[in-house]
Amino acid sequence: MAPTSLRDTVLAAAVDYIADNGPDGLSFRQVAIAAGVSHQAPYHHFSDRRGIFQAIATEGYELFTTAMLESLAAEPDDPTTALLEAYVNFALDHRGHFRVMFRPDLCAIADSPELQRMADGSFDVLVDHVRDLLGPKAPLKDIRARAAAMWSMAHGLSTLLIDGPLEAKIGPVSSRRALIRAVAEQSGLASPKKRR
Amino acid sequence: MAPTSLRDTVLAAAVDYIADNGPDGLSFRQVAIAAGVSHQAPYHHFSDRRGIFQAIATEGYELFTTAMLESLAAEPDDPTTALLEAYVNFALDHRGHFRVMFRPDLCAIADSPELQRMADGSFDVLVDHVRDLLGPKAPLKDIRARAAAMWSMAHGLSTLLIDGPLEAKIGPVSSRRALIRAVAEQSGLASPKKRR
DNA sequence: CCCCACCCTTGACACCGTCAACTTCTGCGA
DNA sequence: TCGCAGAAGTTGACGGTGTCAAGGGTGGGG
Repeated sequence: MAPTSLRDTVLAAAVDYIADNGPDGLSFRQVAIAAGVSHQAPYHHFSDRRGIFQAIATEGYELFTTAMLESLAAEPDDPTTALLEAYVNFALDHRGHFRVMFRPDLCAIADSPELQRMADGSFDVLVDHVRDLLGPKAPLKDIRARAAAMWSMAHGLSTLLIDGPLEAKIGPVSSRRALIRAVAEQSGLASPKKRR
Repeated sequence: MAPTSLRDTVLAAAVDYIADNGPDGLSFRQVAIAAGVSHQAPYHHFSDRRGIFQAIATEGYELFTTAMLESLAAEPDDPTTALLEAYVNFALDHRGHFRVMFRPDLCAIADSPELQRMADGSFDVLVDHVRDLLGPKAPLKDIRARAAAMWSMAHGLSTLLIDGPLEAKIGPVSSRRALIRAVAEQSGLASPKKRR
């Protein structure tokens, strides 16, 4: 109905497929005929298979950055937990994008300057927050370690939830929000402001 | 030289390939002819492509469990950090196995009882440690959250290091050991015994 | 009217996973 | 010793996939 270009149609179909089935089975041809065009039509919009993944990742990082920024604005009391929650929520609600964004073999971030810029932007949100939290004169070493810790926690929780093993072992997660908050509490990452 | 069976040859070749190039480009036929046999020979040892991945994952979980247990025995003073380090070290030193173990779409853990059992065994090492750490009468909720936090941290750090983005953003990691310890310190996960 | 740029189609090629049938080897009971 | 069953490996074929090459049709500017 909407005057979506073939490019947008293909992209949306690919994201949907990846969210359900993972990126690996994605078939260029299948997506094309699903969009009602010949198997070669998408090649006019993407250089090759990798081009589709790069486009998805670029779109993903854009959504990702705004989601994190919004979470910081919405919950200034405990920004660390807010960021953590935004990260996991994005991963679970945009699996199609997330699954591609962190697969360098698929999207070859270094090959696309635009994609590289988008990815850097997302990461800067995290580092800026850590710098803010530890104060301007904190040693760089601590900032890097803290950023790595937060990123690892958020990324690990996201991937373990998406791929399933965490819920399989630890039992069904009734409330995503409660789990994230409990994890932030059990690790020492929750921001001190809110500590009781 | 060694009297390795075709099965072992194929498995080793596949693990090597995956460590370098990721699991997705792995070609059944290529591995076969690299082993000097016809493209159909491996089918006598693995039901299909997924069978190879299941075998790799099973082997991986076995190595993984013993690595974690050994780390606990070697460093009883700070078992949490020891476990974290063992996790990350295993991931980086056995990328071929690690990349497959946490890809349910590849190895379909639920379809292989043996694999399922191995995976459960690995996870039990973690949960037993947390139960030990928090004491026998800690609420189940806390145990679950703590285990999820530790697992997420270790898994996130591992995947971010393997896939590259962490080092790309945070600078080259001179000492893996130092990074892991700094991260454990910055989060609150390091065991209290060693806290100064 | 012609021409060209753009979007798309058709056709071909090599490679892949897998099914099926064939050959070769090996061990073992009669 | 013979015979044979089963495992191990080979060859051939089929449909599906990514990608290269060439062709078609269409609309707008000279």
